[in-house]
Amino acid sequence: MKEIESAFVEERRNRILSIIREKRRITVKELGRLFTISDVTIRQDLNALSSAGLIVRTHGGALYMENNSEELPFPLRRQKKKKEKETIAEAAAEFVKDGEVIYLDSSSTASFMVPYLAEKHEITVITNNIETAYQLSKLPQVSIILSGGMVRKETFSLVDAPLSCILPEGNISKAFLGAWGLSLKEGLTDVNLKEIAVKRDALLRAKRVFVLVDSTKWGRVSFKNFAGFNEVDIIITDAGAPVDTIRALTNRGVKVITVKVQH
Amino acid sequence: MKEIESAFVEERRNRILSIIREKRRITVKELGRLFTISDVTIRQDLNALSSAGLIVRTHGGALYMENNSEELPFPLRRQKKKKEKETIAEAAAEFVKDGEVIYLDSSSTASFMVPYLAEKHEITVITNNIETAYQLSKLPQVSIILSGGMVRKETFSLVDAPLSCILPEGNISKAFLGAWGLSLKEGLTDVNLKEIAVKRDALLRAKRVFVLVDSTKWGRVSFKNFAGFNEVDIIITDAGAPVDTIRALTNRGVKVITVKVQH
DNA sequence: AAAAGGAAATGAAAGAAATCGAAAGTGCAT
DNA sequence: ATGCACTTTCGATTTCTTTCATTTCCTTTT
Repeated sequence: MKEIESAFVEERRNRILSIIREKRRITVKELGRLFTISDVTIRQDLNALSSAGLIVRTHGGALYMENNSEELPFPLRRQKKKKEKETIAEAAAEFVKDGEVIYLDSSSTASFMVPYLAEKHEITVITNNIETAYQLSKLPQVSIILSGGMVRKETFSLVDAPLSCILPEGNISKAFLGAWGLSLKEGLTDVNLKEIAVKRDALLRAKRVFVLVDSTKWGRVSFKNFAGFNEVDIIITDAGAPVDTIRALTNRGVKVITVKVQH
Repeated sequence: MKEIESAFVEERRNRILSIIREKRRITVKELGRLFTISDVTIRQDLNALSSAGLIVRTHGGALYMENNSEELPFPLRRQKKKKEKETIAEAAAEFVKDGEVIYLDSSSTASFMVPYLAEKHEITVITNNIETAYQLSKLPQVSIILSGGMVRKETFSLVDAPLSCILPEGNISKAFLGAWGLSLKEGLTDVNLKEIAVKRDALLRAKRVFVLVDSTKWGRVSFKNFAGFNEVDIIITDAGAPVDTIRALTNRGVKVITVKVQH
């Protein structure tokens, strides 16, 4: 850690706060050396931060205040096939190029893409999922657009509002959509009518459409179709998807990518 | 950095603002040299910018905040005058009747209304704040509509999308808005232009407009006005608001409610 | 468990820098 | 010239940091 030249009180306290946030603990002595400043002054700083409720004061130093974590506690959903979904998401994220505008729908597989977007630069992500937007907000170089609408409390997704409000048409370069079921005959299907409306909205505006489905989705049919295969560019799935269906799709001009999952 | 010749006050202050925005920090001395002007004048400039909420004043200089997510994130903003804000919010919640459609803006005071909405029945809440929407989602009998738009990471609020998209016009019965400053001359003012646009949008659609401001907001003026008092129905504040200003507002037909805070 | 030793915290005071308030000065436009 | 807005001067006050003496807290020893 290098020395830090003299600065305003507020600056120094902000610095101290982020050091503590990072290292979880710090001593007065360390800080004194770091800022080349007297211990008494450091103590004043720590006391100020402590009485603002930002850190916990201890003898000789301070600790990061845990409870103060500004995390929104989204309920943990037990994820089936989590490893597969993560691998699919990772493969999907490879298609995202710097500067692009992409759409992530409210499916769990698409939301797993978030961590893999951390290295991209200047991308814009449009989504209708509140949790996805929240997770994305931790990535500084990502602009986020959340579609508006009625909140579906079960999934924290937004429905009942047309995307057209939020953005001019056709400027999504890639849309990443999940599906409840995928079958040759019925195409892509999903359960909730309102979610379907949003999916279609995104799909129609996207230049390229990616469908992310783990192998359990193959051959299943749900309530309502939301897209035919002619509207899809690339399907990403894991090994376990039926080979003959994949071949049939390839013949129809859909690219199918099968990822291998490490166990 | 080259010298800058004499200019109008406004020009100079704009210059100062953009310098600070670029360098993130500046000292009075530096600015004094730069403009070949006395330190006292520079201090006046900095104080003006600071009381408009555009910079943060420190001893010996100033810092730029806002974009820097470190500074006053939503959770910390909520801690200031928490008790007052809660009491104001409680009083505001009394005005919400079963079955109504209300709007809560992205102010911390409005977000404190959430717990007090738990006993209402069949209400619909529209908001542009992600955290408020999240807290509301725990209340089963509340329908939530989140405005869409670009996510402002500092405040978890949504901007840049017209409310008209999400909902047919004029059907908000009551809007509850915060403000950065309130003064007789300048009306209601706030710092961020995009937030202001959203506030105005809500205000114009609401049948009745409530403004929630703790006593520290009185007499302050920020960058831009978002409403005149003729557009406001009720102001709710805590004891500590200047009595003569309250009287003047009452004469202008604005109802001002002052809550008492238990300590 | 009590006492000693040392590190850390506190309070008071002092010095330097920055700030504030009020009065005086400047320059521009009428 | 007069008024007005802005700037400066100057002394009083405040803020920040440090020093030093004293007290408190923690650890180790007995």
